[in-house]
Amino acid sequence: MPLHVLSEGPGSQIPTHLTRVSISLIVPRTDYSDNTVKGKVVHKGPLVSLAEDKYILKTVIQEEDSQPNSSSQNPSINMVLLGALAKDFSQTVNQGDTVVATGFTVGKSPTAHKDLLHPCNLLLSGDPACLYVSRPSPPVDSRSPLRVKRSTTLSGESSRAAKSAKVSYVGLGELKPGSVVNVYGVVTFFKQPFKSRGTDFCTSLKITDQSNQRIGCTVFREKLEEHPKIFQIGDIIRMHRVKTHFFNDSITLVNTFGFSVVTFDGCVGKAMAPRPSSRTFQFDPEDQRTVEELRSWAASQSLLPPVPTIPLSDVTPKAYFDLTCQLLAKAPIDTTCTLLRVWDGTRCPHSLLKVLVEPNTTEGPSSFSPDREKLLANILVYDNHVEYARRLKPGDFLRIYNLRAIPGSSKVPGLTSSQSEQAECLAFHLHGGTAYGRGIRVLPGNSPDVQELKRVLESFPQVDELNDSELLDVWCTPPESPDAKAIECSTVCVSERSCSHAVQPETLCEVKLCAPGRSHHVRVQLRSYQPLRLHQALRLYCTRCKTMQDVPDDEYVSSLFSGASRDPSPCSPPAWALSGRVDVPGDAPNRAMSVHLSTQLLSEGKTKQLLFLKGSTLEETCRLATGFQNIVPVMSSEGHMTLMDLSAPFLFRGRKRYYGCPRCSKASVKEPCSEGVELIDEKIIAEALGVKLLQVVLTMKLELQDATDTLDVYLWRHAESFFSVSAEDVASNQEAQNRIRQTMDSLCPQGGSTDRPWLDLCLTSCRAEDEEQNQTCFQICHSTITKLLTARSDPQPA
DNA sequence: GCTTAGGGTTTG
Repeated sequence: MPLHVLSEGPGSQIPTHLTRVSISLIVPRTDYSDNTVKGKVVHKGPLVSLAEDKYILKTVIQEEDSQPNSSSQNPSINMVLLGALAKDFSQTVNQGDTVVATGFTVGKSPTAHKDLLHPCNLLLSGDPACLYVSRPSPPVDSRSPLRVKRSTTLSGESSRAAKSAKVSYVGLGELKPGSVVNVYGVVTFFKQPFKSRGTDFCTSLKITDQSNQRIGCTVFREKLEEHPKIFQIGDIIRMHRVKTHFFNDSITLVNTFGFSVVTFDGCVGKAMAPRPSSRTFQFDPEDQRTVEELRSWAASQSLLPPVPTIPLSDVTPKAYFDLTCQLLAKAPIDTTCTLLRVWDGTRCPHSLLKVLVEPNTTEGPSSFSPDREKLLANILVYDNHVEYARRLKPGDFLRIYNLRAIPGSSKVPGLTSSQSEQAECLAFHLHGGTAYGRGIRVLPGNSPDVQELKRVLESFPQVDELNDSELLDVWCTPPESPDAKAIECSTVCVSERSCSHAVQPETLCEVKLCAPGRSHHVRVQLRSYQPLRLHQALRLYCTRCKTMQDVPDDEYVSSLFSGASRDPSPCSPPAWALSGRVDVPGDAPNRAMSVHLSTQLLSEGKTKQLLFLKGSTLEETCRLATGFQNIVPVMSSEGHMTLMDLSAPFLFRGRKRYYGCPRCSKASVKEPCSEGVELIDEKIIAEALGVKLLQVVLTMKLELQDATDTLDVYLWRHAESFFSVSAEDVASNQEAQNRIRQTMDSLCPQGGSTDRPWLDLCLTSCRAEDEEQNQTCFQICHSTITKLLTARSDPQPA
């Protein structure tokens, strides 16, 4: 799945046997394996991660030099890249670059009615897919960091290619021991990579050429993807930098430093479609000629197996065969055996073994319709293949090599006796070991064999396979990235950023992939939020100990006050206080409130500025708070006057209530120093009382969404500027509460309306300290709601 | 770090 950055403009490294097809001429269900499409990247979508190592990226390319009379506008087409190619494209290609695509398939564009682009899209996936990229005008000496990085990690092959040295190949009949050579050959035997006793995987193969020498080769590579992609005997392989050894009276080849390998289909007339195992490789017309020569020579030698693989319908008992199929489900049987449930769209004429598995151990559907069940084959894979089977996913297209159809009742692990007595049924076994090339390979989704298989499978109704185009349809439904012109739904943006960073907008998917500690700009919609009850969004925060606590509800506070008001125990007021007693009319007998005033304030004529109040209920306190600027509720404790428990407000100022931090306060009733102070506020009182004042903060958790992902973010430190309202006002003022309520209703309409406005937000990320390991926490900052959309327009009188 | 494997007459 390579991506090539061309150094000398397009054309220099693109295989010459391919012919270019105009974008306007692309039609569905046609084989374009011998064609290229060329266009300028006019839109580059975000890299979307569907699963680990499974990427998808959508881009739009536009033909620049189409026929003048073909259309008034140059044709554009959606191009969908899957897998590693998507990731490479995301990192390497920029808008404005020109790309040549090869090895693509053509599908129906699910977004054609919305984006009004080409009715088809180009799908680039798997091995045949290849992109050649050229920059508008590459600066001579200023290589991008990426280029530099690439060139340092390139294999020997490509660094030589950069120096444009001609690669020479040695015929298999001319090999001398003890040299490093480049060779071409036709594969006559191969094993899929298997784990060696050393550190690497090992591919063992045998090749031949016109010399008729059979040369054994061994490839050691740590990574599976760097192994030769051999699908069947007869494939043509090109290896660079293999070392010749003498072993058992013949020359063998082993990879050495700078090794690279490319394979090709070995059939005359098939598409060239190189299958490289390195990120870059060179392929010129001479290579093409060599492959074609080997193909026709091999055909004359009948080196290709007459029938490469056989369908289930042609399986005969006792035979060993290769099967090309799709995996629908799998289940472990025991530690040495795994069941693969596969189909190839044909029905085996023999009755097939049924295998019972433990419930809930099946990956993929655990049962199928009776009609589908008739087409399924149960394959038992053993020993070393169990490990490989673990990597397989339902939906994968597989080739299973040297599969055995065992007739009769066979003992199968996990079977009940009644099943094992099934007479004359076939069981498919992939025996342990790698002899005879036994193994499993995942075939790339758009390899010709898989394309053929897909055509067969698609003719069946209710296909449960993982369907890329369905996936795309789902993925393409919401609008794409912020810069995409194709935002179809609401385009109203109701917020703006006030930060000073110049970071480019990113998708949520991209944001999630970033390490914490950065700022991000996103354009998103609000999917949901918590808490739905606004009063729960208000919390109390201590700037000293950094703890956050809920605002106690009225019922609780009320119970604290009533408890204290019923306490008849006397207390001696402090010496500085002027105390008085008020009987509460109409209440239970003996209940009285006591009020205490600061003598100093009294002397300054500020009588109404502060009142210490004992024995009042919450309701009475609130009522009195309208007449006094500050009311501090107090109670008796062991004969002394103390503040109430700090879980209750320690101060009432009008409608506002103030709380102290229970951890950081050392509270005691003291006379505030009011000298030179015009107005006594909560800070002066808190300080006098030794109370660490808690800050009312507004916190919400918002679930954001865009076309690529969803993301939970917190609104806290910048919540007040976000809503243009102070948390303190929200805590005490109905109007401020209404404002938030309306804002949230507008961003996230109740009843699940999808027409949600867009928000331009600035996010910062940090590593969460007390959460589970490695969690990143996102916070909205420097962002303000600028307009509200109300569904019901309230007519304003002129 | 420089080994690993070097087909093969086919278990369940």
